Amino acid sequence: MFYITTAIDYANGDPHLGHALEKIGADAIARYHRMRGDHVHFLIGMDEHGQKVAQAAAAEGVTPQALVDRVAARFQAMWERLGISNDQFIRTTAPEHAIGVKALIERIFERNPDDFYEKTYAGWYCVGCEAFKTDSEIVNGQCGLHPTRTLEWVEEWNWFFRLSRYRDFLRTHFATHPTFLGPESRRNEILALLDQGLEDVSASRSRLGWGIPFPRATRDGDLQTTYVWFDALPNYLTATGYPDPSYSARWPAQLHVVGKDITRFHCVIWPAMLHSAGLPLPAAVWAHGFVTLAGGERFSKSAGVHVELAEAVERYGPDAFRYFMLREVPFDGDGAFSWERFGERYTADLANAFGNLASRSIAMVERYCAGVVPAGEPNEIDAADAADYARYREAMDGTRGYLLQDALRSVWLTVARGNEYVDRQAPWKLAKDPTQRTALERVLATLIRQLIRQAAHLAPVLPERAEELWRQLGAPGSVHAQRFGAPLAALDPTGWRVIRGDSLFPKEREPVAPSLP
RNA sequence: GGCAGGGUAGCUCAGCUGGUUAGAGCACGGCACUCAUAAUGCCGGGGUCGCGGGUUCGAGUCCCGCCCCUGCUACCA
Repeated sequence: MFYITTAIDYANGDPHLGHALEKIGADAIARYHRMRGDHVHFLIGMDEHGQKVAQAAAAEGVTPQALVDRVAARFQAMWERLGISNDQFIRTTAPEHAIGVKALIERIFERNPDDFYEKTYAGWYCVGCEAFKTDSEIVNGQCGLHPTRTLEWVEEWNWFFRLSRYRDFLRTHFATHPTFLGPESRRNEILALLDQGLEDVSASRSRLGWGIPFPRATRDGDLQTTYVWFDALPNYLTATGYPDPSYSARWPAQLHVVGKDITRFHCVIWPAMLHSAGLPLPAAVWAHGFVTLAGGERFSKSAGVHVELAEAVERYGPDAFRYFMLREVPFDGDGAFSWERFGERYTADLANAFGNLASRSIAMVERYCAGVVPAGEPNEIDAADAADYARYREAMDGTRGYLLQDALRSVWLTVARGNEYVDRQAPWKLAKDPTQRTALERVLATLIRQLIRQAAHLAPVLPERAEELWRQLGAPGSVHAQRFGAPLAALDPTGWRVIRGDSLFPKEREPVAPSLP
């Protein structure tokens, strides 16, 4: 079981490039594992509680539930358009989630009763935001969002979780599980944090209305609302059906794909919660970077900055967008989005290099072999490609980190090899000489074998276009049903009937006027 | 402020434990070819390797100082 998750998105706006990057990256990993033969369960979803949602709903004059229903529908529509292959979509407002959260908290109360205790939480409270503010949110002693209001020093009686107790456990876990968190830079940051020591965190809030009731009243009889850590993070667990015993069939998760800004929550608070409850920890957390703009403005989950995601997706289609995001934004760091770059990548990589290689190869099989793929034995081209695919594999399976951009780079090395091979062999010349018939067939068979592998290895990133190429190659079944390794290596296209179709990545269409640099 | 990581061709970056004329892709220029989405292949122009010292026969690659950028430095999801 390969259980992979993305962070759940906060329901206070429309999906943007940052949301999309994370889903696309995780989707590629999930699809890759399916094609390895793993039993994959891919979870994404929404975080729908909290003050900001409640306020946004109030501002619109709708109920919070109505608001999040609408937002969730928009997100789901976008993920569908992008070909995200999630098996499940969890929403924290779902009744089953509340049941799971309550069960998790109760389990901690039972196993480690000392881990929950009551204490006063104190901080600067902004009446306008109806929320506590951190130092970074306070500008000149005022709330950045409500500069005219005065911040009040407010204290409230809350449930706390004894996170501090888990420092040594976490340090040991990081030491004994070197691949628990990647990339390396994020791991080092968390190790530094653990060296500093940990403070306990709030588990409930009294002034928060929109959320899951904390299962136990405080000593003065106050039934509070579960604070974010114990509401949002457990979604990965509650999605398995927890506390139904069947949850153990899926838990623990193999991989949490999250943004670098929430690494700490996933690598410190979440593991501590699980350990306190006596539940196994996820195998790994991968913290990806952000999509930036030329000006350096960044997209994070709730930064509120928007590029027209829909426009970017429709410019060259969902698959091209998926490719651009994963190729241009290194999955272990930040990368910039620009229309110019997008255009260059589309033309150079997708249309000219890959699309055209497919086009010219299929056209020659049709022209010189009546559309039937001739026989041919694997040769030095296959061997060279195999070395590139070995690197592809390492990038996709996380062996040295989920460097998806390197996986794509590797595939494109095989594409370049194919184009070079065609020019060197010049099949159009061989075709003019009947005595060169065997050589011609060998060349064309080699090209088709290359395309088979390219289609398969690109299927996780270009699910729809790879399938279309598969169809044009006259290959049986679906490209997504292929299995990496021996089965793919043994696949012989001899006798397939190619079906020349439209260009995989057409260039003629005139781009819409860009709205961004 | 502290800790960490960076500043290499127009752009994005590779350059391992110091060693012949500093590399790749894209972009740009020329040539070749015609199967192909005027695509592809080949060749080429282009870099004070952030700045200043130092060690060394020799430094992008080590040491010191400085400048600049980014991340982290916990209760916003």
